[in-house]
Amino acid sequence: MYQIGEVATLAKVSIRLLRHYDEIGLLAPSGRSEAGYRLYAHGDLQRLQQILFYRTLEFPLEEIKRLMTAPGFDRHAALLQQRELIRRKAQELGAVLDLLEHTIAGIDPSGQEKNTMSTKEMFEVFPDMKQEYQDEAQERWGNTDAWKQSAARWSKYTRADMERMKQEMAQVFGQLEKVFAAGTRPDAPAAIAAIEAQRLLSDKWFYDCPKELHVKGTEWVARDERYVRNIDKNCPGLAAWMHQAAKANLTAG
Amino acid sequence: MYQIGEVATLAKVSIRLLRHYDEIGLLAPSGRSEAGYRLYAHGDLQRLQQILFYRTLEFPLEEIKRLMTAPGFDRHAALLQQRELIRRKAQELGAVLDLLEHTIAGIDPSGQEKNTMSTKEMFEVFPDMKQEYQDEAQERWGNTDAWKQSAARWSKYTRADMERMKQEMAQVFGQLEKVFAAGTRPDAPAAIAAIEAQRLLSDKWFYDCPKELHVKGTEWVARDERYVRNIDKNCPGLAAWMHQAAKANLTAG
DNA sequence: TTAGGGCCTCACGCAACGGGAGAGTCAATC
DNA sequence: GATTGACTCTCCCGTTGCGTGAGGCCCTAA
Repeated sequence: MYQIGEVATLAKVSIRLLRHYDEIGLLAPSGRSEAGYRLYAHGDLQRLQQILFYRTLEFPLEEIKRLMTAPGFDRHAALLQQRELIRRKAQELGAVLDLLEHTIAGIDPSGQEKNTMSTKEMFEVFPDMKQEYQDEAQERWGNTDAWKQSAARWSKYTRADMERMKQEMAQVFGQLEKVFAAGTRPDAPAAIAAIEAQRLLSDKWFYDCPKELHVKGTEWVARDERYVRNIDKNCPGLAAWMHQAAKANLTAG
Repeated sequence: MYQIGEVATLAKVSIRLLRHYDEIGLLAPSGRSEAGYRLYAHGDLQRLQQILFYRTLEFPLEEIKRLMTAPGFDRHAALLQQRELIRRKAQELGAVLDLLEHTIAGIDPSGQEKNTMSTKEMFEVFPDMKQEYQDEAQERWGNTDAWKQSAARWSKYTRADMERMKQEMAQVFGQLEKVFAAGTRPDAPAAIAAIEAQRLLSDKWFYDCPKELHVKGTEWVARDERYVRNIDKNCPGLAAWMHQAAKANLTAG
């Protein structure tokens, strides 16, 4: 059991931060001394490490909390995902570097511009990732050989991961179909539970997907028609029902 | 002249951000339309680009403002420095990646830990190190005034950075020694190539160093006698030869 | 002339802490 | 046993960097 100060020096964060994380319920120390001192166990440190990884990726704390306290949270999968996201961030930095080089090349040391950059060029990298990814995805997925190209993004998962995903997906969708087939209304508790399970699973596997592929909240149905059609082919009407359920889930939460 | 919305889409930032930067006097548009619309000129876009580079580096806006409105502000130098800092950031990310790999390797896919990481290891990278490295630096540079002044600057390096630097330095100096030992004249192409490599590396690692420790261009020989003595201890005559080579490099370039 | 964008200025809100103030705790030392 | 100094606690206010309306003007196009 470590005191708060020890943890702070170990993890190179401030004591205030640790107290803050306790306050918001993100990282509650697993014990307290008689005097009320926070006492952190090894597991708490592991959790802190995870949190810091997420923070490096600029996830909002609230999101981190949601992810990590979700019933199906899988540390190994999370680490793989984080690795992938960090790789991508590194690439983005690389792009910024390229832009810098380009900019530097465009002026000489005296500060005079040799050849003016176009206004488009000037910002051709700053990663407002949201927009960028959406464009990229649109471009990517608008094409016929889209599936081929998608292989790249999936390549980060191992075969075992994929198996696990398929199984988990199958289970969740099986549950959804069952509830749907039973004629359950989309705002019934059973439906909401099922759709929430699906949402959690989506978050787990697709969190870093561009929105077009991203099944999240109520949005996805409108976004990815291919996905919707597939669902409806297997079970006509299910997609729309899921959409309703997701809405009900949102207003319920 | 661009309207605020155009600038926003170009630079992929929000309109609110632009207004905010105007409010705090960081980026005032160089004109207004009759109706009071903000009008941005090309120069404003350049300035915005710079600001965004700084923001990528997480400089506080107040600091960015201070830097950019300072009388001696040099765009070219700023870009070089930004490039260096971004490189460093990328390296830090690399260190995080290493830690992630290490962590992943320590557990198996089922989530069971194979071999527990030590608590120290667990955090051995998160933006970090001040203390550890300062000790090393103190040992190396002694308690000189120069060291005091440069302590802040060095505290920015991670331990991984230092490792990398040492390796790269060793390589470059190895090459220098080899060329020198072969009796090459300091104005020969091989010598110039070697000294240029050294200069580039210096720029990379010491760009924003105080001059006392700063190995740059031909300057360093006169500045840091300790450094020179060290070089000569390892390889008598090399320092002077490097000085010559650096001069030849300057006149050649 | 009316609708639909785009723009304006307040003005309040929020996340993620930083930084005290005031007070208890704990081990070592006088 | 009393004091000292380092460590901790709980409020609670402050700050940065915007997000997000509200309410209202500008401007073109139908």
